Amino acid sequence: MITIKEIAQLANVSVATVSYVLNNTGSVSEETRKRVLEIVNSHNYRANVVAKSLRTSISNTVGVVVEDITVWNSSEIIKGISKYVEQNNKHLILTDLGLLSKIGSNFQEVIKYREKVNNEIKLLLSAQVDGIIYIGMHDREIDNVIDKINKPIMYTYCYTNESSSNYISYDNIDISYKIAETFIKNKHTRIAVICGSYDAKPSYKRFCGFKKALDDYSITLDPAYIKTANWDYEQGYKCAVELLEGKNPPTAIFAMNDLMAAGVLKAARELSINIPEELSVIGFDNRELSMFTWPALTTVKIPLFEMGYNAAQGIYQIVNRKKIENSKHILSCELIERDTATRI
Amino acid sequence: MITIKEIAQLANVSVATVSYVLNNTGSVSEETRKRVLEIVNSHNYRANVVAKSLRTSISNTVGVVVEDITVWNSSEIIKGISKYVEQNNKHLILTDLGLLSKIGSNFQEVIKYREKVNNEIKLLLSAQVDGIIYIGMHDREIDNVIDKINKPIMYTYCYTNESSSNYISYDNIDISYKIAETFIKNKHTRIAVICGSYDAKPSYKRFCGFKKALDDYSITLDPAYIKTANWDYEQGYKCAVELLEGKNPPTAIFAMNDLMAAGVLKAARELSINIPEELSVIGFDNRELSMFTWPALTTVKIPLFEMGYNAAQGIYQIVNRKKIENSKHILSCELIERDTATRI
DNA sequence: CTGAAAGCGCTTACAG
DNA sequence: CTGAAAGCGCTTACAG
Repeated sequence: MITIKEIAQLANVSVATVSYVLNNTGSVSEETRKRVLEIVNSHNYRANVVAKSLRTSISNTVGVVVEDITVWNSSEIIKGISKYVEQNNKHLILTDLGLLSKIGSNFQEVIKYREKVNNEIKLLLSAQVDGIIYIGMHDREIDNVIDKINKPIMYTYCYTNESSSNYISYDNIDISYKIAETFIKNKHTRIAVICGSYDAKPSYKRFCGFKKALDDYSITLDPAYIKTANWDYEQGYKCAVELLEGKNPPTAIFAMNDLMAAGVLKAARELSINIPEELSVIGFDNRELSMFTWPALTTVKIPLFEMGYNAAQGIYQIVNRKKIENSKHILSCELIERDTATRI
Repeated sequence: MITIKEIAQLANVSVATVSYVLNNTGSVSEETRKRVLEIVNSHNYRANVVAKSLRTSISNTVGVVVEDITVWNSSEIIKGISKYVEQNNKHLILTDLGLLSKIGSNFQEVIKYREKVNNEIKLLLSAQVDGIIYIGMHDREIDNVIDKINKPIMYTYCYTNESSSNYISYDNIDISYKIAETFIKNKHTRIAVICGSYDAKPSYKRFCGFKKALDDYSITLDPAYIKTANWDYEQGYKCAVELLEGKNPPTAIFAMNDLMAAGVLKAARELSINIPEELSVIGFDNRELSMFTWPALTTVKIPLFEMGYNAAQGIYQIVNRKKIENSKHILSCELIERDTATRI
């Protein structure tokens, strides 16, 4: 790798001058600028970003801490960060906490890994990152996990209640309202819901949005139509069987994620209930599998890419002082209509 | 962030001495070592890796270039790299080429992005990475895409024929042999295959392994039982319909990926053919969707994690000169038996 | 056993 | 418009 010093010698100027033309700073005569640029290009010179970063103490790299990269939502969020980073000539340094195999879906247990998490963040900090993006594997609070640091930190697919913190989240309430509304507009009145874990915030929020629509349209929600499952396929299946074998089975089910929705489809298949003619089903997440269920699942797309992109953008807004106040953004979801829900 | 200089002052020694105890190099009296370490710990000191990297010209970070991070195989490979990196106190800097939206599955078109690819690699090089891991989105040759560089580069989920190159791949042939053998041992004789793109190496290799088993067991392969599709769901479906509506339909189908296998399941469902009683199906890839098809798909697990781990390990074997010769490794796949293939 | 000093490749006041 | 020099935070011969 050729250095700035060598370029300077070849161009018969000082390293300062080379630096000036490279960074478009200082004033350099057109003539020497041209000469330097020629040498730079012909030798394919690239500044050593390590040296640059040491000198300027801005590294142009963002540190990404992902709770588990194999969880379905992570890739698309990282893609969003990547896009921003690429467009703005930054770098991305990634740390995978690998929490899935450690705590499964007992999300509150992250606290057990507090030390590890903070250690990884310190490692990132020692690499002089400009800021940190923390990607949760489940949308929930993670207050008091990460120690205060003097670089901006942006949470996504999780959030904190700490007033000084920044996050990019998505809107559970509006879209859940819309799901119920979609059922209602298609003349359904016996509408059931299979919730995720009772203590999960997304569960709570989705229920609130859903319920609000029923209220607004004066449809009563029979308590027997409310099931609480645990986000997984088997439980979705079990709840659906209970629902569908009841004496007044629903004609529409909102399953709060695609896995449980797939369980509902399985139950319907076994009970010979036709979808969507006899039963409408809407899931949540738009995971890959939702395209390959039978019938293809109507579901909700979470703006993962945008969340990642905005998170990276937020970091640099703070770094560049373009924005003093904290960033707390909530992005909208989109209903993906496929074949499991009737349409007007 | 506290620096080595401040630690030195606090401990009343020179920075050299602090450096010696930090790196366990040089000889330091037990007494001063203890004193230094105490200060280091109480102040939570961490070496600035940027400065360290500039000085030693070894950055302890590996550059990962992934053709597209949202492609199903990427995450697990990155997880493998991550694991190695974490265990060995290295960093991982990631670049997503985002090729999926640019070239779809016209893989040969990577060549159009030659400049972009090399540019990203130069960017990584300017960040002083110790080596580069290139993750393909499809297992194929990518000769002549990446310019020669003076750092080790390791290909995975793709490979090159350049003699000087290193790659970690997986074994298509053995596992395909095993698939055919599984069918045969379960008394199938009318065995069909739905191949991927004709010009894809994995297609070719999987076919070879498959055919070898039929030959070894003296089962003739009716040319009508060989279908060529294009890796996708719709084509898998179409080929299966042709196969199953033919006058001598197969009782077993090897679909060369899970998407096409899902298409086969769809065809069977529509034609009221029971699986696995009347038709056995085996896919390939063990993608998430394979757990949620109906019935759950018997398929092949590719050792993605291990590929990533070995790739990272390979980089540092080369860096540390523990290994002079080139690394070309081929890892084994595993048959995941679920519910679409009969068992003895 | 310990420290002064050079140097990694840059940037940036400052002087001319 | 141009350059000499200091300095970012480390490591590492070298001298004592």
